[in-house]
Amino acid sequence: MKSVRIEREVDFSRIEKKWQEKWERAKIFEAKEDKKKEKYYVLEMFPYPSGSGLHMGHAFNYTVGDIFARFMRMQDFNVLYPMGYDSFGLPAENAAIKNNVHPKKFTEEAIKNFIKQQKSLGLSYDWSRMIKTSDKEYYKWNQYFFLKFFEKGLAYRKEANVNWCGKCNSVLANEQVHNGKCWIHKDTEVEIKQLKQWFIRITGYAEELLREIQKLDWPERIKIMQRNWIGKSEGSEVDFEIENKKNNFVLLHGFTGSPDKNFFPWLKKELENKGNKVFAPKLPNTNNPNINEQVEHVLKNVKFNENSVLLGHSLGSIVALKVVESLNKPVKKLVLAAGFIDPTLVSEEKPYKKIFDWKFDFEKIKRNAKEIIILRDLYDDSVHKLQAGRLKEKIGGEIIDFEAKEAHICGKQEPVVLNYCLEKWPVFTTRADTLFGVTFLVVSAQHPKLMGLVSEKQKKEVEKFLKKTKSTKQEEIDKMEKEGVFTGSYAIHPLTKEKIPIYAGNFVIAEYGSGMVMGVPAHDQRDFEFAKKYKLPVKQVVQEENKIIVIEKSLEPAFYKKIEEFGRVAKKNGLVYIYTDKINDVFELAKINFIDFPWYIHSEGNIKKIMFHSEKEDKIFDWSNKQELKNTKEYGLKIGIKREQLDFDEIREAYEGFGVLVNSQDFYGLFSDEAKEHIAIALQEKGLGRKSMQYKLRDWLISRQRYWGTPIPIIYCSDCGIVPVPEKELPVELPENVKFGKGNPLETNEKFVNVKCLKCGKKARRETDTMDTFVDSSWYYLRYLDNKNDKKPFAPDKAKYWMPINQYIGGAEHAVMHLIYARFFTKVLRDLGFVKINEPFPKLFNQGMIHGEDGFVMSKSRGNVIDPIDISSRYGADTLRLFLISVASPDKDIVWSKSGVEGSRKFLRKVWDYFENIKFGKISERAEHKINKTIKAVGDEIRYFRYNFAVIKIREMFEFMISEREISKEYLEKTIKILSPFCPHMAEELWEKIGGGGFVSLEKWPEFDEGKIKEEFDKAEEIMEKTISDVKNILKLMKEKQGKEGEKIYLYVLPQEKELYDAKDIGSKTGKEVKIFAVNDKSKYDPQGKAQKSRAGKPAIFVE
RNA sequence: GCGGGGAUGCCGGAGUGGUCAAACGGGACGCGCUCAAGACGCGUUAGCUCAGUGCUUGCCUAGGUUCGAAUCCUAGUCCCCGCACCA
Repeated sequence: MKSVRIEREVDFSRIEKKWQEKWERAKIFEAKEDKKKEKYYVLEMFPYPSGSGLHMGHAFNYTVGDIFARFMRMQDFNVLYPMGYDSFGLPAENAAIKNNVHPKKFTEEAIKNFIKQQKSLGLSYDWSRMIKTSDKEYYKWNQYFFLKFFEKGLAYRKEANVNWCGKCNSVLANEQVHNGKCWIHKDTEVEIKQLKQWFIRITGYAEELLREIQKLDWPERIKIMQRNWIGKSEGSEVDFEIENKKNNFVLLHGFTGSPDKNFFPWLKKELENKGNKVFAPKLPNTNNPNINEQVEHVLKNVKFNENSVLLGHSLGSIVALKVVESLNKPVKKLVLAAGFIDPTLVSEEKPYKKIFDWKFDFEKIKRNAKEIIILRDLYDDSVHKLQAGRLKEKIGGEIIDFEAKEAHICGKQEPVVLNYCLEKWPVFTTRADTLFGVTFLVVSAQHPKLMGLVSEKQKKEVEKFLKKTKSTKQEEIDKMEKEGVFTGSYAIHPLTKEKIPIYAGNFVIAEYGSGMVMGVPAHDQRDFEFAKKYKLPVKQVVQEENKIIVIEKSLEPAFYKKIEEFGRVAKKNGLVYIYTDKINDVFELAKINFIDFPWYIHSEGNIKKIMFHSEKEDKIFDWSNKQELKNTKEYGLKIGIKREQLDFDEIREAYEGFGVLVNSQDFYGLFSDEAKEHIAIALQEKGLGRKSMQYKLRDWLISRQRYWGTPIPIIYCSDCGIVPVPEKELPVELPENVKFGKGNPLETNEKFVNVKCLKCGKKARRETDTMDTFVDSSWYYLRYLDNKNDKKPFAPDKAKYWMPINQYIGGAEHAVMHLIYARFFTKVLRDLGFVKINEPFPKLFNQGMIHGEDGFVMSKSRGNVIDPIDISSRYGADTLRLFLISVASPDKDIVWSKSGVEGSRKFLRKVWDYFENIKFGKISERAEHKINKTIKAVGDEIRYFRYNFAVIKIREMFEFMISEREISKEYLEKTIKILSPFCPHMAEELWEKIGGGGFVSLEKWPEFDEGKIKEEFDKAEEIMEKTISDVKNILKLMKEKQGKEGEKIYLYVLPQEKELYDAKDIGSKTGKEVKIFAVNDKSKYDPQGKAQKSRAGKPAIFVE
């Protein structure tokens, strides 16, 4: 039959529009809670509605999600698939300034455009659940949550070094700084500013956030990024006592006491011996005290400054509190020994009940004492145990429990009191094994407490250094040689009691650990260079060992035992590490145990390889290689040199590896890992250290000095301090009438800023910072569940039904921002009782990035951007969808290709044409096989996001069907169904065309009939293909060699295989006349006797 | 520097011990259909050889394990991504 050439342009856009409207009118994608059905929540990361509309990355992301949602819907799940807009944010505000449009208007228009574009792609969202974070109905709940966080102490305000982007005109969270630059303005260096800002205490959840990563079904790289970001390190905290001659100690005795009683004389002497100034005034009327009189006495006789350390014992601690309260400058430290504060805990009989009025300005005390220590004797007989706790609630600080030498801390000597009077600085290290190698300490140049360490003599120099550091860009410091300056202070090594100089350095991070590091030049390269530069001593405490590495499997137990006599043996990753200085003995042993040298025994013997690790040249020698063996021997002789003395001429670098401890008192001879433990325990016993964890994760800075965001619901009153806006007054609305231009428009908006204090009614100021937009996106997935609720952020039972999100889909760019914040938020909401789940997104899929035809990431500046809407209006949304997912696996980056798009369109046209010329009838077994097999495969491919494979299989199926004469309606329906998640519009149209009824989108995924899948058909197909190709080859050769055109083709096949061959098919594909004979056919035509060549699966061929 | 991923034919990209000269798509080329095609159909697309066979080379490089390697091991080169003075 001659095919009719019809120039049909399929009107995709008409069809697509038609079905989009039908879907919308019938509301078929709206989801309701239905307890009888299993729910499935599919979600894509919602977009920031930029003015330029949808880009190809969006189209890709949503296509991936939509296919999944449609598939799961057809699998009979109750699918929730919503969409919304992350509509607060900087670009809208910047556009406002630039084009004089209000951000609200700008955003609303952008969203309208987005919705239109998304609808044109045929995405099956439940639009009734749409949310916009810039709606007050949404951000009200941001404020609500903020207040809940505030109540729980999870939101707090503090002054800190923060990252400031000049272009954003705002501070940024740590997560938003990439390589020292702003995440949005990649050309803008982030400055460090000291500002008072709001933080969210995400660090409190660091451990859980880290621990639960392993349970997540996420791409491995995202998990790794999160782990790195949280950055846990295990180590020890070591307390270094600071020998600071500037400290002024003020010791205040208690009721009936005096500076000559209890531990006071001893303490005074101890402190003075360390070079401190000590005042221990005798307080008036010791036996019948009047607090005010005592406080006055102290204030009159003692001068306080920022280096003052107050110690109050018993009633003296009340005096100390009162003194601190009345000062107008902060003091360094307040130590309260056996003190008390809560009148309800004081019994009636006690005489001091009426001594003073129990009223304190706790806030002021908190401000005036930079450090507070509360010492509590566990066996105190005169002060209630709970007192310390109550006190801590009021003024903060740290409670130290201990057993005093005498009850109520009255011993002649109280070492704990001395210990806590002294200034100490904890230093975090992961290498406690190198503690004895510390020859200097370095404190961060940015550390707020730095100047307290600087001596008068060094002041000038330190200031000069700080000035220089401040004027240098962070980026340069990173590359520069590390610099520092001596502070003039010394610390006391906790174990050796040596004096150790303290430097200020430009490379130490103030916020990590305690902001001070120990310098171990022998075992840390950076410290080594620092020491070299400033001529500081180098002390080796870890000695590298020789080690032999053997594959574990190769060792016989007996041999293993013997090796242990030569040194320490450790197993790791299937290898045995033998640490020994008796290399040659091990060699000998190996010789004795294995008749031949081990390196000769590869395959037959037990030892496959013995490798030797050389200290001199970091190289592993393979003994199975004869040439290597020779080298090994040479190197073998050189080992065993002990490096006792080190000087800079000899060594070029630090030894950072592990080994055996030397020069380390009792810890000599321990291996690094053991030594870490032992040293930590030893320190702990002496109260000089402890094992500890450190996280890189910092608290989340949420303040933004911008207008277009959620106002932080806080008021500042000069009398009441921080006053949270009560829940019933929410939302704190963003005023619309504001002036844009310089800085934050909220600040200049008098109406917004000036309020009455909600507590005292006096004049107060409203917080003008808004929240980071990542707050908005941290819980938006919950608002979809109940987007019209005006009483609650969402109903808990709805959250219970829908959460967690079964499948989350988005790009990798949010690995450590949105994804970590949202996880954190969910955990807090769980602890606040809003949800019952631990993780919002147990399954995450990352789609790849789209590159332009030039291979680079699509970007305006490169000019390689392709607008998805352009493509869908020209080729159809189905074509675009099909192309995007057929290039490669959706998790891979893909390269845009115009011809690829055309290829996809071509295929759809083919399918369309097939349906135009369809003939209903009986289906062949082969077709049943093919279609069933495809249904089976496509389902699995979608489940595992191998959409590209699904497409290949669908294509193959249709290619096959086209060659079929007729097909049953039942099977035809099945094929449309499996096409529908990918190309929903066309599927609906075809469905209608064949009279399917209703929407194919709501049909159930077809079952496949395993019984109809018969692999013989695939085999037959293969044989046919091969035969045809053979025939063609012969025809070609005949023409070339003999100059003859073959006319007739005769195939001789085995009788049992005759069924597999289809003469017509071969005929049509070769354009020749074909005859098939069974080899045992007596009447066959076979002039050349070819038939005897016939074999199974391979017919003999004769052409003439 | 640390951590992760990758390198496959003209291109995009499958494949992770034999069924692999390597899916699928695109491109190019040839043939057919045509007045003609950018439309459709068929085929070719490492080289040699050839009545459908056989051989060689081949999946970044160099070695190795194995009866057998694109696939496993060792070393190296290059590319991409993330973090980066984290004590």
